[in-house]
Amino acid sequence: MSFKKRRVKLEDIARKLNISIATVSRALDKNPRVKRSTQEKVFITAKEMGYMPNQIAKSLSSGKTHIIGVLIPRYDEPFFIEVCRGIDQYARNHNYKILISSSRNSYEFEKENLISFERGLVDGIILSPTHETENVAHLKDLIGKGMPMVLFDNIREEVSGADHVMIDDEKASFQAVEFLIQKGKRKIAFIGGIKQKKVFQDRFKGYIAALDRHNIIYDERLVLHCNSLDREFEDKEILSFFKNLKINPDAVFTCTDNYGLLTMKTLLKTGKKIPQEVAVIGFGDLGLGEVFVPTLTCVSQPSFEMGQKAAELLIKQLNEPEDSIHKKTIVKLNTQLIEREST
Amino acid sequence: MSFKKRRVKLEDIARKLNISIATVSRALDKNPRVKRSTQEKVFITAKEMGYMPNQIAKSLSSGKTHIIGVLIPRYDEPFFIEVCRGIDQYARNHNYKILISSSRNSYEFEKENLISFERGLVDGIILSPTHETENVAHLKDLIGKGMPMVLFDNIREEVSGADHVMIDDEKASFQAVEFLIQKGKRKIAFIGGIKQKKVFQDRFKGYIAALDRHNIIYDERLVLHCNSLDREFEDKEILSFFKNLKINPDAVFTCTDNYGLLTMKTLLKTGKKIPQEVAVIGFGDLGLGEVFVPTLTCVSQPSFEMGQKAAELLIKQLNEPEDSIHKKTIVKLNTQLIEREST
DNA sequence: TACAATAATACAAACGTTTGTATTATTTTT
DNA sequence: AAAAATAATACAAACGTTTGTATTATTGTA
Repeated sequence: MSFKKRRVKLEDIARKLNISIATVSRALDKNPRVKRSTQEKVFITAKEMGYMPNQIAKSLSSGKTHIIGVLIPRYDEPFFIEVCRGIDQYARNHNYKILISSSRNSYEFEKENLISFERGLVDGIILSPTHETENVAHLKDLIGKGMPMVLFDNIREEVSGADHVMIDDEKASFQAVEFLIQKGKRKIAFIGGIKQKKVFQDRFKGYIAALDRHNIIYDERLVLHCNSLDREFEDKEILSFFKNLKINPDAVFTCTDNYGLLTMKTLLKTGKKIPQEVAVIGFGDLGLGEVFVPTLTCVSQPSFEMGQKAAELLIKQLNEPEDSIHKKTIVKLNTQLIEREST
Repeated sequence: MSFKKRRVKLEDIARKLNISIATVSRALDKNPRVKRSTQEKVFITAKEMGYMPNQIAKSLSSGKTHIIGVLIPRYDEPFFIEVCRGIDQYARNHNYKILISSSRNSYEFEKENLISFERGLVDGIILSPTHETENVAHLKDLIGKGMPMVLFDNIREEVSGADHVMIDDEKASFQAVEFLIQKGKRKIAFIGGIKQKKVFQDRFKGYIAALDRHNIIYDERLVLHCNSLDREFEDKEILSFFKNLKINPDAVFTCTDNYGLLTMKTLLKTGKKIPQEVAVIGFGDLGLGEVFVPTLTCVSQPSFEMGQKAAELLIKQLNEPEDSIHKKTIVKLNTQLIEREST
């Protein structure tokens, strides 16, 4: 039943119409070099015969695949999916497809994936480095070979030749913490993520800066840097942090929405009233916060827009003439504090 | 700075070593036809010169891209992402990449995407039909042209020539509802999704069947089929359903975890005790249910495994000799009821 | 040492396009 | 009506591999 039918190719159309392959090719491109009437004949015959251009052959010939490689640290993080949606939307509208790979939080896998991208399947790369990625030599190397690249999210170090899309994590967290302070909170706990991640470092800096600015003494005991890469363990880490906490915080600033929810959950279990006794702020804003009771106030990160912007910058690079000198752009998108019931 | 450097190709290696391209190609393949010492020379030189095989050329020559096309109705549905993760894992381990596209819940976009897949970029397709997809002619057509295909999730109609991966939605929902009945519940509400989706139809059937079996009279007023395709509106639909509900249900069976959470949220707001006054069961089990207070009992759908299985079946098809008759397989994976605090 | 058998390599076509240049057909000009 | 200009098309190389067949080099055998 399923004999793979030989695909119709330009040659078949050419033979049928008794013209050359080149003319068929140009006719389908509506190239004015071919007579109007010939173009029409070709179109009709192509349709009749069910012609489908061979993308691979086109790519080999043109040197362009019209595929954007996207490399994210993990799939099961709504933030990355949202960014991918943004990339996809922009890319689709500009006739590109996206090929997503996950580096599974591993520097080795990141390199491995890049090597596979280097085999010519993608025209350019959008990448969020893993927390393990301390050295960006592999990125610079690839860029040096002429691979267009845009980085987003967890950028530890500027990579010359690549565009960057980010938010001002420090400022966003500063604002969130200051907001709590203005609400009269003084004992503000901080729940961060793995210390190696630049974004978490910056959010921590913002926390410290806000305390500083308002002359609140930093209390180490109120701080937790979650080490878990796995949802399952985050749960336990946060639970045990609050269980062992000797001080009663009157607010908690958390670096992800999920931390925020887990925090609220833990606090509610110990009978705390939110927000009267403890206020909570999360970070991200991907729908999770609205489901919970009480709803979670959080820093809204423009994930979708980050994706769109990244795609825009990459495609701009792809359209630059090859010998032009690429001027690196750094885009910082704005965050927004969304007030909900938890504060 | 970013002059695109000409890539090293087989020809360059061949010239340098004064041997033929064919020999270089075979040497890199470790083909025993080439002398051991030559192989070694080639490997060393290839490495020295920084050779990277051109995937596109390989694909054109071999007719295989080693890319699997994945078409899902939407990205912002954790279920589909989880399936994609499963596909990706299996595919990666078998040296395939995946190219994900979204049909954005539209039959037209589904067809459009398939056409673009037909251009030879993918070796096979894994697809979940949209709710709009009433007619599967486009699928049959593509299969008829020799495109290997595996369907999952929302399969309205068997498509000959494609493998199918699904769960027994009717049975799963039957069991969930029966579980509620056995807990002494009698006024069980049903919150479903868009009626056009096969999975929701089946879950509704299971609900009815369970009521029937236990001689509970079906009450239409207790049933809501959500029509929203957007998260934002689901919220309002469910809220207004319960607001206008004249009867007090003692349990609610919902067709997705999100519906389950929204239901709990709504009920809690009206002062109901969960599970004492109303029990709630969701469907899916993708982490959401565990965050909420109380945690949500739900039908656990093996999403990741569905993806793995789909990939396995597709890759099996890809490895079949082209002229062999493909025997269609239908895989039904098991669901499991996960008891949590909401029942 | 000649001859076959086998090992190692080279040649060339193929995959399905695109595109620069050469050729042929048509129209315009004189 | 012939030459020139232009329009339409054909030819062939290129993109970077793979792979069947032909060729050459190296063994082993008598």
